[in-house]
Amino acid sequence: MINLITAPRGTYDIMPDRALVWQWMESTIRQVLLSYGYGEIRTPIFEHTELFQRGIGETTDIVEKEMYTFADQGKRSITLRPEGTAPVVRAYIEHKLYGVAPVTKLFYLGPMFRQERPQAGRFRQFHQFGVEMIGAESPVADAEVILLAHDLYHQLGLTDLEIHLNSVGCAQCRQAYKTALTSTLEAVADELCTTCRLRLDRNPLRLLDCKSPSCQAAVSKVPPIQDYLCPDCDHHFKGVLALLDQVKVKYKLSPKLVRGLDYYSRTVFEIINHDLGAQNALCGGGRYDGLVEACGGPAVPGVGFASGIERLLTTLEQKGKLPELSGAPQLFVLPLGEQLTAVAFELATSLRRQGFFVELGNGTKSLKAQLKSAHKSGAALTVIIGEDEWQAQQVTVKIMGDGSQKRIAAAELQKEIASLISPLGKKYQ
RNA sequence: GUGGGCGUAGCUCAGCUGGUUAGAGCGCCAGGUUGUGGCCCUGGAGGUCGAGGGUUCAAAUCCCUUCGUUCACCCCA
Repeated sequence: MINLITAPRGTYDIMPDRALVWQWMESTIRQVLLSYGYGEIRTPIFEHTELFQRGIGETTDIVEKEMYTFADQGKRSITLRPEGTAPVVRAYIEHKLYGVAPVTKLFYLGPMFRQERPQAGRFRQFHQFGVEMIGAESPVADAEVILLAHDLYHQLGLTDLEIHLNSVGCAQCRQAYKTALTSTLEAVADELCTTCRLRLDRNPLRLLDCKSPSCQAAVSKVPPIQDYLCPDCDHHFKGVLALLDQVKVKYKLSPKLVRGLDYYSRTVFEIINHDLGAQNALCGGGRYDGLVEACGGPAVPGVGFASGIERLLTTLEQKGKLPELSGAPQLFVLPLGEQLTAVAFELATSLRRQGFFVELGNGTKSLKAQLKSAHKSGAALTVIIGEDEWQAQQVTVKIMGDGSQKRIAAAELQKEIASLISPLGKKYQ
């Protein structure tokens, strides 16, 4: 074995059994989001690099060190999408959706790419679904988006997750808070960790959720951001909380939750599963009132979230909420001897055209070996075509569950099968 | 990018302080039944012990390097 080529670091193959779970997951998500009035949008997997630089923010970790960026043959700088919001906003502007309706509700689902060191719950190619409600300013929109995430998880059977909430204010009040942070913390700059010292003038808000004890101690001297919210932002945030209270959804206020993307304003939130390991956020999102304008569109507000599908699957698995899914055929057609292979092939084809899921046995193998395959395949019924019965234009139908079987005329087979099972697929000619 | 754990059969793993042809369970294939699966029994195939180098009479075992993987930090879904 020389130079075995494996899937690149941080990527993985979804094998057939697992793909069943993904299909279920994706269709469940789509169904719920459609029922909440969101339309699916499928944007390209790659975009012009500038979109993310402008949209996510030059000083974010994603843009600084995590993007898969390359020059295409026309020397354009291209980046595999690291997140979904910026592309959706780009498409929203490009298709002038702001002129179609005051509020646009979109969702996406697909792979994202970030060049980080993999660990539990983190991959280089991972999958997210997310919703974006663009054009709505009211706290109702924030609450609705949070509720959507909450209800979707609930529908999947996840009822004990924590919602963490905060407001990071608008550009004005955030600036006031940043100034307060910087002036207080500069005095104790030597107590901060090296990255936080850099953050001090680059992105002081990020100091808040640093885990280093000394940084935590320093930060605790600064009053929470709530104290700096302007009246409008304060009112907005309280409005969101009141709506959540009204529908009796529990949340935790996390004054230190700031999130890493530059575009957030006012409401930010995360939904956490503590059993997930270090990367425990199932979804994260918030309001991004300045983003559409920053990307070259009109000054319309927006709110949304992104949810990690791998983490969702892990959580469902942990809590035993994944459904039992089977890719098993319904019927196993078993030719006894090579000379009957063509007959079996014809029968299998005809049954498939009626919508049955059919597996065909290998006629060169013994009955015993083929029955073993049939058993392993999970088929409910096995149709045995052997010399004896075929000479009399008969076949044997065996019910795998209890082992019972009977010989019937080949002409009666369709009727016999129909009396036992119904096709899982569609009939076609 | 930094730090720790782990790389032995398809899978999960044993293999003590270096010592003959490297093992188990499961899985796979075949047989026990000239045409009957699941349970049982018997047999078989399958490993250059991640790779490279070093120490030694002798290395899966000790040392170095490297690659992969995993967990954590940073950050995030």
